[in-house]
Amino acid sequence: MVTIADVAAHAGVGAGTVSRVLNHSPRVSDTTRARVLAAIEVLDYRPNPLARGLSRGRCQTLGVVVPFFTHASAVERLRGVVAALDASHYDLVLFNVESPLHRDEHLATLTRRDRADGLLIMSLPTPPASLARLASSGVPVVLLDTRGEGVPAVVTDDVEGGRLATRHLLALGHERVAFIGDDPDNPLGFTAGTSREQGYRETMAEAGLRVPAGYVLHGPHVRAVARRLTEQLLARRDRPTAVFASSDSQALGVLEAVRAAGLDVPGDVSVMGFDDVEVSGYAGLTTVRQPLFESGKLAAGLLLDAVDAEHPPDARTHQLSIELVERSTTAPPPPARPRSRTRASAAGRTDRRPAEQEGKP
Amino acid sequence: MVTIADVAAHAGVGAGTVSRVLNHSPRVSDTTRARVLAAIEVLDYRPNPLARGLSRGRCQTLGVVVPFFTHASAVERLRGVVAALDASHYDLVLFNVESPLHRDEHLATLTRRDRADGLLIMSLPTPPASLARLASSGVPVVLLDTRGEGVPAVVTDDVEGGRLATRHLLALGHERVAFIGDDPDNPLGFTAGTSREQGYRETMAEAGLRVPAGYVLHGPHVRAVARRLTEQLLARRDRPTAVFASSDSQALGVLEAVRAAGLDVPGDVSVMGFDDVEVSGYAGLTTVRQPLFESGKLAAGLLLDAVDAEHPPDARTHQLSIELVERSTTAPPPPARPRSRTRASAAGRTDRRPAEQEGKP
DNA sequence: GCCACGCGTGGAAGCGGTTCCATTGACAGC
DNA sequence: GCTGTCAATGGAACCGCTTCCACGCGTGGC
Repeated sequence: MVTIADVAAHAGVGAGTVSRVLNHSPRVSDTTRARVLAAIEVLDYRPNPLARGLSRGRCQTLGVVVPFFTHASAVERLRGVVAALDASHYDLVLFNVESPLHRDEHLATLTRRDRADGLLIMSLPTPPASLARLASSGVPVVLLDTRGEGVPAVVTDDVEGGRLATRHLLALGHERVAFIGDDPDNPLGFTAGTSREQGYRETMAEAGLRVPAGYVLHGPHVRAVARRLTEQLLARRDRPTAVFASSDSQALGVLEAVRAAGLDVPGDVSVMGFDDVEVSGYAGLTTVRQPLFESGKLAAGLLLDAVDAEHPPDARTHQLSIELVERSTTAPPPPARPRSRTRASAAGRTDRRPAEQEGKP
Repeated sequence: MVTIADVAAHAGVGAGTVSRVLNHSPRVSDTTRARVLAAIEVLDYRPNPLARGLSRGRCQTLGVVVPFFTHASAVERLRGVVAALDASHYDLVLFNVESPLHRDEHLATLTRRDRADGLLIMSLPTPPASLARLASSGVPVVLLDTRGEGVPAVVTDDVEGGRLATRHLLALGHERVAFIGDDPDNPLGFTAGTSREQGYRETMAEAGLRVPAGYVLHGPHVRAVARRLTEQLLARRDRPTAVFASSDSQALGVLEAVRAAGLDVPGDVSVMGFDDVEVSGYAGLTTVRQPLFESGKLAAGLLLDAVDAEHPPDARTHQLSIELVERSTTAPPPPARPRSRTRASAAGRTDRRPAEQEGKP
């Protein structure tokens, strides 16, 4: 293991000089610098990052706290982060979070520059207390897909996205629009689903449409769960003509359920997702696109700035634009239902509709 | 920043004693231990990992070298790795690799315990020279989805997988089976595609089936490319009745192309993938399942053993079982083609088959 | 010609742990 | 009662780097 002392000896200089060369200090003569660089070359010397970190009080590492398993979109965001960090000299340490315990554990140990020089917290609502501790510890933090008082963040306007999606369905003529989303009190406190639901509810209300009880269903962020929930919706007498799922993963579950029930998408039921993860293009899912990759890249860039700048970054919230991506899972609702009746006598008759299965054999 | 000296002072002991307590040395009396632990508690002391690492020559970090962007399967494997590491006290550092330069750069700096205590190299054929350097440097290495002389590895039998897939298609009655895979001389030297191709070729040969020129196409591991290549296949006079793609991503591209051409899957063309990534279940893709998550978990487990054991791990190659997952993209070939003729006079006539488009309107 | 000045440099003092070595004191064996 | 042993502990050295301080020496200004 060749150390700085070896290089110094080989070049006939002091260790301090070698260090200065390594750190591009201007206070080294050209001839000395050349000798040192030659010695480094010959000995194939590489500074020990641990020693350097100990000495300088920083460790050339950025931590990314991320619910890696929970959301498909996290991976795409992470890709953006990796892309941004590639050019930097920082290593990326991954802290996976699957439970509040997990989260608090990591956040507690990460309040120190010797663990990570900066922190990117992704999709994870962070307790204000933790955020405050981080702030006072001087470790720069950037939030991605979540917000916090006085901390820079890169976010999506989920409420607006929810509106966008719902408006699209209403514009197509749907009136019976159901929603499948995240539990508002899910363990990690993800809020995106709830915000999207809010956008949905607002838009429905604005249009003067009632959301029947049971039209909004919640469950863990998993395809299979969404599928099960959709089955409930499809079994209703006032079956929705459109389902807005709060994420693409869930929308895929909805698609499965609808098709398994022998119904046609979008002939009988329109389906909307949210995120535009890679699969969605393949599945032909109409969805609200949010720039996942770019959001990761941007957030990582902000963090790099903050870390290098030494001064606290401006705590602005950067909101990335969203857009509707219309593919092939949405269309006008099936024609001619005795809707006026349904509306008038909400819970009345037993009008079974046996012809429902015409979509596919 | 509270240091070990603060704790020692607070507990009225020497720094060495605190260190012994921290490291669970038995040579500390119970009363002293209690005092020290109390002081740690009161001061909320956390050892500086950098200092500890510098002192002990290790850093409680495992490096994962992975072509993060290139393969969808890498993410699933990474999930397995993360899961295995969750229980350990090691941090995970991600080294993304997208080019040979990238790879060599990382591999060169990682030959030291101060960078990572162990290395997991994923899907990345590693130059023997790099492997040798790593071995002599004493950093334990485990390979995942790639092999190397004298290094433990977790692999899939890709050749056998290729056979499995091809046999499945032949068993269904297909004779015109095409293959879409990776370029054998792709920049990073991925070999999985080539091995799968080998399995395909062997099986075809065993069955006495000729692989016409142009029936095997190569291109980057991307859906869009596979789609384009498939268009070539579909335009042929001797259009294949089945396409085996060397990965699910590529198979999805094949599916797109076939459907875009107005053909039915599996009515006109059967499609097989490889990997069984999460999407495939949704897409109903028949594929060869390899346990991606488990492979990551196993490899990470081996690495943890090796790192903790201090002795070089037995360099065994662990081969995980593969299995065929039959879904809805494979079926017997369309009936009644004048096949005997085709076989006999390979390049002869101009027999156009205008009835080809019967699959869908 | 002398003195400040400043550049280039060597070397020591940390950074915060671990570990080895020496010391102390209790206790057992003679 | 003295010595040998051993457990418990304090403290110094060290891990490899950065950085500060001090020093020597050339230079320019008076």
